[in-house]
Amino acid sequence: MDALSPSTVNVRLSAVRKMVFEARKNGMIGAEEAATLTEVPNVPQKGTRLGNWLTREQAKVLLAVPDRSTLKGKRDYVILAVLVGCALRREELAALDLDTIQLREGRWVLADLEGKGRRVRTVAIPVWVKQGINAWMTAAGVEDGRLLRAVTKAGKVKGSMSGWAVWSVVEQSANEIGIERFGAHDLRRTCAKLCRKNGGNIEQIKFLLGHSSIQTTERYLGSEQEIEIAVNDNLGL
DNA sequence: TATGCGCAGGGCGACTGTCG
DNA sequence: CGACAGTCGCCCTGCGCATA
Repeated sequence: MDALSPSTVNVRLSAVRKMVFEARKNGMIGAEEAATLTEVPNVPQKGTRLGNWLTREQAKVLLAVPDRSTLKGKRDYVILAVLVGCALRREELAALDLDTIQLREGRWVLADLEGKGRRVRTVAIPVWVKQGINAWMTAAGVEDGRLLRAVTKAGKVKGSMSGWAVWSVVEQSANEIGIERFGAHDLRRTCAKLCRKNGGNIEQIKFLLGHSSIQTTERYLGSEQEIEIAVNDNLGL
């Protein structure tokens, strides 16, 4: 029982509190009893681990893993490129519809992505990422609907891919270059880190990631920094 | 039979909102 | 501004299904 992490224990405590609160609101239990039941404090979370991310060189190596002469390789490259270039979440990428890819002010963007907490954002697509997308779409004959599709061993293109499959592609590609336990979210973190390292404005990085608070972005990146430049144009990839 | 993927479920880290 | 309670969704496993 005590093998569970503080995070899990706290989630459950939180659920109990809410249930007790409802019970008391509906007069099923008294105020005193409710107070007794909810006075158990959360388990303190000791130090947050920062997660994993790649250096620019590692990211380059990772992007070179898919064999882009094959159909599956073209798709896998799109997955890696969009994750590291646009910092999408796994599920956002899996669900990405071609309608989302739009031309705004003369450049390609992912328009009105709906992310965590229903927050809507628009993300610019770096040129090299768009090229990868074009190559995949042409080769696979994808013209509408989902951008990403399952590819059979025989090279046939199927309906769609789940977030799970996206994760699987990232995990396997990372494995090929000797990086263990590396998931889709780590590529999002990689993008943020590279943006900042190359002089990205933290306010812009906030928009890129779809954070509601600049504080979150700062925590994410370590510290504050004030510079200009167009963030994810400058990954140096 | 092997491959490639979907799907559900549970643990838990990442993120948000709020309060002192 | 730091700390904490609460929510969201990532990670991972096990299993089922279709196809080659």
